[in-house]
Amino acid sequence: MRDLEGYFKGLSDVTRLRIMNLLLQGELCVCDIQRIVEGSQPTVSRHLNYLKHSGLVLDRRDGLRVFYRLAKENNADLRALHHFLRRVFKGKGVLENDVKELKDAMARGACAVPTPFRAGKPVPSDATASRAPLQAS
Amino acid sequence: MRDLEGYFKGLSDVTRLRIMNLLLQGELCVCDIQRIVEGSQPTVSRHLNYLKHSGLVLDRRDGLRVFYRLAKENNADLRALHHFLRRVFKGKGVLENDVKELKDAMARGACAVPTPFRAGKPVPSDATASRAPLQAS
DNA sequence: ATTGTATATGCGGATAGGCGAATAAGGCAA
DNA sequence: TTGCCTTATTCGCCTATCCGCATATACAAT
Repeated sequence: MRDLEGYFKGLSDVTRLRIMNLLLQGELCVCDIQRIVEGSQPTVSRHLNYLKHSGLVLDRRDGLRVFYRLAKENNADLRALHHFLRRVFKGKGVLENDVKELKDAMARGACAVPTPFRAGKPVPSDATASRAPLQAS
Repeated sequence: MRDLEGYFKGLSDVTRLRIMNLLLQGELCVCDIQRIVEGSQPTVSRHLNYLKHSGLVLDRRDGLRVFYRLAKENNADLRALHHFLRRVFKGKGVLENDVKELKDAMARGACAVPTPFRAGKPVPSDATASRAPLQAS
């Protein structure tokens, strides 16, 4: 009940909706999210913090990076919510474009980790160029 | 997208969630809603107005009373939302108790109109005692 | 320790939301 | 008209969000 209210507050912002849409694709690091939603770094960080305190996402640190993922573990409401979000996010131009940009970034070597997150380093194949995570090789 | 943000803002309050839960049962007049959520009359009115401007509910006046109902007409997102709400509202003590109180009130002759709202007077069988809509006969 | 990168937090101002108290407005009935 | 009932709106106050800017923290590498 209070949980629900919190979830909805968390979703009451376009930027956070875009972030949730991205996280439905899998775990992502802050820098990749920021690059796609094009907000200032503090703004994105605060939105992520808001989502975290709403109980919608979880985070973990790996070295310099912090990775965010949906908090779906053993919670029926959250699973229903994800199902609903996947449904209503369909056909929303901005959101679908964000996913497209994300896929492009991943293909070019973003620092994100594929869906069922693996424990290792988040850096892709050619790990030497670690300065700008999204630079093409 | 903006619509979605508005829907979620509309749902970001416990009182409004309770109202939405009641309206899932069918069209209701303000006085019945107020009696159940136990807020002040201005507070309930403002929440209803907020829901209306979020695009979540519609209203119509019938004499002294104003009736509110869910705005589901030809909108796929709203239909998905209602489905989701029905799902997550299940098992929430406060909400289920509200519905119980609503059904009791209807049985005692509330001013509400059954689900697919009929056009006639909202007053139940014994229309003479119209002072306090929820008084038992 | 120092430097550099990634992320978080503090502060200030602007805007929005929430509630109580009082008042206004819409509508029926005598 | 007057009076009454139901609902909406205004006002004032307080709290919560949102953002930009600056600064702090966490970590890695040298």
